[in-house]
Amino acid sequence: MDRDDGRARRPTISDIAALAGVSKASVSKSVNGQSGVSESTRRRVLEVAERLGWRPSARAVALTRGGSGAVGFLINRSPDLLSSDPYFVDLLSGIERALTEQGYWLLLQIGHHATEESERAAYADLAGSQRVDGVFLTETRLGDPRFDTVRALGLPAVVVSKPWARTDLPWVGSANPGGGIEDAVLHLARLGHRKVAYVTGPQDRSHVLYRTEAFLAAVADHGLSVVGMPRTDFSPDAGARATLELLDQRERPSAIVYDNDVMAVAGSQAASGRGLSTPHDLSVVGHDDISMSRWLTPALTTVRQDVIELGQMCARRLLLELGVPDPGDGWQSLPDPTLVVRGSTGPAPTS
Amino acid sequence: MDRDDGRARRPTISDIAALAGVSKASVSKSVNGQSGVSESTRRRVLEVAERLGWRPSARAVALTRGGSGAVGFLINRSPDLLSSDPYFVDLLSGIERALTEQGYWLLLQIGHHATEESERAAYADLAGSQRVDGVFLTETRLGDPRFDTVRALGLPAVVVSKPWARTDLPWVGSANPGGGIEDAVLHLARLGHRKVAYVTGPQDRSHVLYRTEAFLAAVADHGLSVVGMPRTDFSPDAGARATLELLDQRERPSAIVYDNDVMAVAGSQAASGRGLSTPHDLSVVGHDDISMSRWLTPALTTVRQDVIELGQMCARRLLLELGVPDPGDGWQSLPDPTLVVRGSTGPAPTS
DNA sequence: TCACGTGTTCGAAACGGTTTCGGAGGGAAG
DNA sequence: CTTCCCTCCGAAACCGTTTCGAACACGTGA
Repeated sequence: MDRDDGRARRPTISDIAALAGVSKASVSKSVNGQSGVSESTRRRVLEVAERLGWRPSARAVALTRGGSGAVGFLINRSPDLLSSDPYFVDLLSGIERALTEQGYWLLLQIGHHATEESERAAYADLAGSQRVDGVFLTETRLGDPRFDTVRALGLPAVVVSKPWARTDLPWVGSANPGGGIEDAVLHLARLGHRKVAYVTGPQDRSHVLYRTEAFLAAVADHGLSVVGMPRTDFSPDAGARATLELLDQRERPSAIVYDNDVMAVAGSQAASGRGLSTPHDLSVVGHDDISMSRWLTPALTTVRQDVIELGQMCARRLLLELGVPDPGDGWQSLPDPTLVVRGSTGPAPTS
Repeated sequence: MDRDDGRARRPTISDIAALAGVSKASVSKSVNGQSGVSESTRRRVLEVAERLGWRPSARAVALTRGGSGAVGFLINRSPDLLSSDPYFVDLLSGIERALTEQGYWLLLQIGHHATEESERAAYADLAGSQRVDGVFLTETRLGDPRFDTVRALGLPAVVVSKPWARTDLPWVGSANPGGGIEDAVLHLARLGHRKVAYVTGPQDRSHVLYRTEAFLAAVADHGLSVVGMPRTDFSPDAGARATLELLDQRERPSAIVYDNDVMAVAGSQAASGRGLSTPHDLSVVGHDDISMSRWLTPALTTVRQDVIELGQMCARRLLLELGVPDPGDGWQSLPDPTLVVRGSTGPAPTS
């Protein structure tokens, strides 16, 4: 039988059952590898299914089994801040790899939630309509309302990277998220720098808090002084602006640590507009190690973290939460971020 | 009634019906805004639904209505080539924006399909299980098997960017995908360059074919000569290698056009290792205009295209295909890519 | 008063699977 | 030849919604 638009009607389990001369129950058991059917019956059923190109409708399966086979990932960022940052793409890649291995799918939303209420509504919609079995929570903030949201919804969730606020939700990430920053400060101290600055982001983000904490602690440890810690929105323009402000201060830093590579490059460029060259007059450290970093002139000293691995671990952790028997090995320990030393850092200028 | 794990059982339409003292049918009509219920009944139902926090299960709705409310996007690239390229993130952002407006969701898979068969299986799985109502086809190739795949599956699809091969599938993109390359060659010709090269990608990609065609046509138009057209995998390392090979030739180019910005930067860096500085000894043109481009030293001359807009248009086109009445205005014409002139191109060296 | 629309409501049948449970059949043990 | 057990299979219930057709109440015009 054909539909009016000419496309053939999809076969259903009943068609397969009829053609194979068995009941729907037997077909179901056959394709799901359950016991209760003889090997010959199973073969016959599978052969018919293959011939007709039939596979169970995910919709019907989701309805009966109470699981959609998909998890959700809601990104709350404006597009221009997304594309300059390799973080999300790498995270997605890692997540996907682990999910695909287990036959799960990823429901993605890139949102631009102006208000917390709108963000909450997005999660409520996703969970309430039972479209996904669980979600990732990324870029957690201080007093993040999503912790309560997912709990209220009874929605399994995994936090990506160590959250600053205490929560009973499982999280996956390196134990010391500020490790790379510590290394960076140590590196600068050894190069003889005494006055340093840190160009960072909104002060309610968990990762910003951890890195700031690490920066301040390391600075204190090595007897350096902080001459500025401007906040930006992570955009290169903001990075350049912050750099110029730092350089116009009475106490000018001889080295600046940035919260991402793009700001570091923009900052370095802005400094050269003031006649300060990197690394001779100003040392610069980035964060993320984007693929271009080693091809710049000078190549960028930066902090690297294996975000793809992070994504994989998070996905496995979430699958575990969903009751997948063995989502893959190891989601326990992620190595701390490490410093990659290249040409953008050098000895402090002798004033 | 609670489940054994302590989480409250989700209310169903029956619960709402019982509490509101009406039938399931009336509840359904009430929440879907259909006629056939009195205003007072509708209010009562909605009030109860609100109080219990109930919303229809997307699973059950998908089963009865025959539409999942989601579309699929399968990306076939290795992760390291993804994160250096802003293209997919921007495309995703645009797609999401248009989808979210209409209440549709995006199912994403980042695959690493070694074989065409594996790629075909991914689409078959997605369509066969009826998880999505339609898909995007991106990075189409010459003789792309996916055209046949989606037709055989009866899966609505929209091609992202003009395909090289003829197909009856709808596509969305600029009419002249090589427009930016034409401009670039013209720009170089005016600067006095005579020997140029083009570092590009696998020769079966539609966009590579269009750009190559545009490059060759423009070069012929302006009487330049092509001294090399190496193929790469789009990675910075490959870009650097290709550059060195070009520079080691007997006929050395004075300007090189690259198929993306990362290769352009790597190429420029590689050239400086040979003692050739940009733009004095070698002019360099990139493609994509990543956000860092204008912050480099020298800033990168490159080709820009509004990929976010492209994504939005593609999504609207697909929604139209799915029968969404008015997915949003304008998906007809996307402007051609344009050249952004910055510091990495200059007058040809006088030999 | 009766027949007749009109608008509201409800019960029941899909939708396409999974799962439970009881029965049929066959072989081995007594 | 029973009896028992085990395997294989199918009927039926169920998941949570939409939709279809019938029933019902009510006001209206003849």
